[in-house]
Amino acid sequence: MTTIRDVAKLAGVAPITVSRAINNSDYVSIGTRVRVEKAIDELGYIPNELGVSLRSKQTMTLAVVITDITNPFWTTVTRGIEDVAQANNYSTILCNTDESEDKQEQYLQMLLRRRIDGILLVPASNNPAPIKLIKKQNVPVVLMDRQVPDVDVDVVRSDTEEGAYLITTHLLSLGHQEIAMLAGPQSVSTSVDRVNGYRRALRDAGLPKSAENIFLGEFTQETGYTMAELMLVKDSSRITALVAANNFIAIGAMQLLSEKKVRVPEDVAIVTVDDLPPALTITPFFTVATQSALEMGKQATQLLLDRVSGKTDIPCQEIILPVEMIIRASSGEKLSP
Amino acid sequence: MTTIRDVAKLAGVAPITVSRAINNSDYVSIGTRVRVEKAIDELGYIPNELGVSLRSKQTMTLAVVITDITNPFWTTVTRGIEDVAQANNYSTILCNTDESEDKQEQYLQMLLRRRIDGILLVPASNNPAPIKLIKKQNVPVVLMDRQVPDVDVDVVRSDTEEGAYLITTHLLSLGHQEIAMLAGPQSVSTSVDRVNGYRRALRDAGLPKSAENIFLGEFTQETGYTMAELMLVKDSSRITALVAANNFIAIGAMQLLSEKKVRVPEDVAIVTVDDLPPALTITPFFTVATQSALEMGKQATQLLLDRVSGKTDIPCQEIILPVEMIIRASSGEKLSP
DNA sequence: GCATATCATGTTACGCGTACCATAATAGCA
DNA sequence: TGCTATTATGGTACGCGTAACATGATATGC
Repeated sequence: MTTIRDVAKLAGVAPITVSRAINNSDYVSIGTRVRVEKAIDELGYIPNELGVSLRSKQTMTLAVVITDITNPFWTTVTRGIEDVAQANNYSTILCNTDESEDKQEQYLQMLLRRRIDGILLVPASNNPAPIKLIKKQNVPVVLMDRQVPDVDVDVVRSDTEEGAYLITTHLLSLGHQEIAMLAGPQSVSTSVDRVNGYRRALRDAGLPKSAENIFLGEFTQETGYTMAELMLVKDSSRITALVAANNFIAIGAMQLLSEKKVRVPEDVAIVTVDDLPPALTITPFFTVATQSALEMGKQATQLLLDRVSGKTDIPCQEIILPVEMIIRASSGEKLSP
Repeated sequence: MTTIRDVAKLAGVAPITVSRAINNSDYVSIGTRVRVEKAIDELGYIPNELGVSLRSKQTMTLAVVITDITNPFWTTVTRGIEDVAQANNYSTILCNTDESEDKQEQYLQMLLRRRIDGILLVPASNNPAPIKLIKKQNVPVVLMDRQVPDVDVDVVRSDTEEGAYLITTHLLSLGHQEIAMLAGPQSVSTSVDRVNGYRRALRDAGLPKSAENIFLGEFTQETGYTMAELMLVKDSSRITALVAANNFIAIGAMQLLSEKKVRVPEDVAIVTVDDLPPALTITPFFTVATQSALEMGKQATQLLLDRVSGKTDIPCQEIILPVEMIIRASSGEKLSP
């Protein structure tokens, strides 16, 4: 592999002169510049960023740590991140934790060793230790989507409690009284928030606490399926609608209902938080509370870049993005009284 | 940021001794080891990989350059890559080119500057120049999914020509005579292969060349929609089935047909290459020729790691993975004669 | 004609971890 | 007892690009 010294030798100049020619960082005569460029071409020289980073103490790289790369929601967030990062000459490293704390820990260690300039993190759990570790190393970090207790840190998230509230209220307004909630893990703040939004909606509708029907699972199609199964067994005669805590849970539940010949929305109405992107759905079907994934990625990255470029004095922020309800077929018509 | 020298000073030893204690690379007495570990803990020392990489001339990083991060097919390939890479202590950098040659060029430059150890590339076009550039830098590269002419390089791909042949033949066996092909860009080998498979099937069925109905677009839902629209305009009365070159095209076509009240499969049957993952579909509907995305990722990574670890003498390989046809509702029943 | 600004290039050293070589103490063995 | 092997630790230099400082040449200003 050729180095800047090889180029310098061939061009008959000092290495620093080559460096200046490449980076336009100082005066270089036209003649020298031409000779240097010729030498670079001839040798196929590509500068070694490792040397640059070691010296400059910055890698121009942001890390993106998400929990599920197969969920279109996260890939869209990633797009937003990439757009803003690229526009600011930063590259991104994408890491997928599969909601595993162990994997997250491993990735964070790796990222800190590589001296990435900042981290966009979707925490796999509500354990503050990993975030404290990052902060101890003075590496800027912005959480996305989920809060974590006991740590002062920037967060960009959606008003997911409100989202769950909106779609639950929508079901109530259609006349449903027995509404199940198929939730995600309770170690994740968004899941807790969505349960809370569901609860608040029931409370505001004057329903007693006993009206709550909450099932706890993961943010996956598999547990969506299982929870729907449990739901049918437990309260087959009564439940007329369900709130899914995310898109995968909704799909899993839908699969089970379809297998059991339970009609949606005639027998059981479904609403969910998180939409599916148009490229993956033939006809949008679910009534959803959508969040702008792209916007989440963009805002989080902008905030992170502010921190990276030294704005460490301003206190930690919590940016809460609005949600929007889109009413579609899955929630059905108004029930006859 | 603390360095190995800080740790050494605190532990009262030489930096190299700390290095040895960390890496277990040489003799270190128990007493010293304990003191070093205490110092590391106290200072929260995390080794700087940049120094290590600069010295060892390897970054333990593989680059993954894919063309569409929102397509589940590629995220699944990425999973396979990550599995194998991780098992071999390699990290991955994921780059998304959006099928753009420019973006690809930019990413490759960045990756080469970072001295990543190898590249898994889904080429955005059939231009051999970028691959030649990589090879000139002696960086191992394995192409995935797509071939590129005029360059000697390892490739792992599916037998996609056969896939298109199988599903087209399936349509023919159901009695269809007028079958359209909604293809991808002709600058991509898989797209060409799929058209060829379609053609071979028609030929083998004894149909004349005039029976071919080929529409060229992109691998996107948008152009799938547009091509289906063109198809209806052009041959509304005759075409009874269509072959989509990938899953997104199939979805786009399906959307158009559904809007135009054209029933699938009763009026027009649809088959496609590339399945959608179960987590994203409520009921699998499309008859497909599937390839194992996970397997593609794994095999490509294994091959790349072989090259990275010095197996450069064996000639370039082309690994062709088998495809499998899964018959579902979208292709419909046998036509009455 | 001399001081100062501008232009052009070079030397040295640094960032951080470790390969290589050197040193020294102890242990094992003939 | 003398000699080699094992254990333990350190010094120096290197990988690669560039910051900081230095030097010299030419141009500008008075």
